[in-house]
Amino acid sequence: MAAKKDPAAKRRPTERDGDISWQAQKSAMTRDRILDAAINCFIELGYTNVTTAKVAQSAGVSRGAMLHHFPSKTELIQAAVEYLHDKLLEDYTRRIGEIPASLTGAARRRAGIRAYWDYLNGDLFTVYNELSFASRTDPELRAILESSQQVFEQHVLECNGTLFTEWLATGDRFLLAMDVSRFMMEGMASSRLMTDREARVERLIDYLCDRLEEIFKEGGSTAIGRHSST
Amino acid sequence: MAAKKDPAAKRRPTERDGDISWQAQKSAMTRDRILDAAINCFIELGYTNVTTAKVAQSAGVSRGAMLHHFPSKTELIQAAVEYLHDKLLEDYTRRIGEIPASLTGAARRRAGIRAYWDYLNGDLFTVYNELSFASRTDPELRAILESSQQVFEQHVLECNGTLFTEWLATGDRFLLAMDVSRFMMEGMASSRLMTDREARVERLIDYLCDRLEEIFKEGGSTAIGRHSST
DNA sequence: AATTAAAAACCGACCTGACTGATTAAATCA
DNA sequence: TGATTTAATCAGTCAGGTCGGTTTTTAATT
Repeated sequence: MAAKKDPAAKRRPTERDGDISWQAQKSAMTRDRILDAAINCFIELGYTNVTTAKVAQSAGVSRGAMLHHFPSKTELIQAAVEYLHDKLLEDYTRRIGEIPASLTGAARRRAGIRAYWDYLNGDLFTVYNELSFASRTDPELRAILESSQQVFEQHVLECNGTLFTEWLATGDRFLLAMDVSRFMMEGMASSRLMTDREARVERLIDYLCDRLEEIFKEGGSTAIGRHSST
Repeated sequence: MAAKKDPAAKRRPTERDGDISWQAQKSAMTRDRILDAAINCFIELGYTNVTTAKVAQSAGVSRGAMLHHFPSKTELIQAAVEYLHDKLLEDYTRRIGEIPASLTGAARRRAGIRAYWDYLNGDLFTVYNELSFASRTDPELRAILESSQQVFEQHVLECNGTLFTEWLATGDRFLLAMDVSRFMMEGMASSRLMTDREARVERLIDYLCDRLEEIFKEGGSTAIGRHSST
């Protein structure tokens, strides 16, 4: 649970490691250790149950040491949320990037859907979702999230655009497909305590994939033309 | 904000009001006042920011009085969640019930989707959603919600069944349609801070309604048969 | 019907425990 | 040595829960 003292993280780096002083490196390391610990606490305890003491303990530093790096809890949370945001982007990009290039067409799209589903069920997204809910009654948190929200949405759009170039060209349909996929899967991911979850999810993913293929099949279904604003 | 003392709620009833003693009535009234106040606090402050003092103040009761009715915060929360559960059921049933009988066929189904959308955007569901998230790291809350979850799902199923009898007969397709609608709309409802929300929602609801009609059009699309397990 | 005692509902001061933020001393590195 | 990082401790705040006492309702008794 609490990685008390990770010796590897505390090893002494070379005297002159690229013009950065040993102190600065050490400082940056403990800073990252604290932020990692904060994310971990978010996962294990939930956002509202996180205290500065628990984060410090989990990071293996004293509260005083932490207060040196983050003078107040608010600043710690802010830094942790930005850190989480970066990790989320990286997580999503990595999952998409791991789709083998050999997959093409419908199989590739399906793999993308599956990757997104796995991403949604990961700890990082769970925490992010929790933060989103908490932000409803927490103006400070809301301000942080709103800015990162747009950056993230934009990044996902670009990420998907480079992956599915054949879809990007369809413009409006591309956005519809993204929205349908996103909300349906996010809805499923949020409902963690439904009965017979696995079977229903598999079935819905099948259904979703079929709909996506349908959307991009030009003139496929009579009902689709209506939803293209062009 | 805080309905300090609602005189109407404190009026003295007739001496013998249906074999229930005045004391019991008074007790039940303040109990309900407290529970209403608790729900209100959930809405205004968020689950995690609710304190017993705030609930008592909002209900216009002293802390001591509240402790008399609910000896601990846990018991208060339990009662409030059950109370919320009842109100949710009533809210949903009412919204569906308000659909004019003159509407039939696709128009009726569309009205049902719209009613569900309004329901999802109401305060009550927002609070329920928040509780669901909080329950991830709160075993007590989780236990309460898990039991009410099943009751609720079952009730919605029956409610929709009586409304859309022509769908119920289709068995498996009915469940698919319910899941697709539910998760897609819940996903949309959860994403409160997306850009250009209204337009995207309208479009997705249009799309969803078309898909539902398609699902129940026997042999409509080639892709649907796969998802019927019969 | 009036009196009175018991019970229920209600009130608010107090206690405990946890969390945050500040201050001081010690240890470590330049 | 001087400066920076870490450790330990303290005070202030606020939460939930306890407890003695007060008022209101009920029931028993005369």
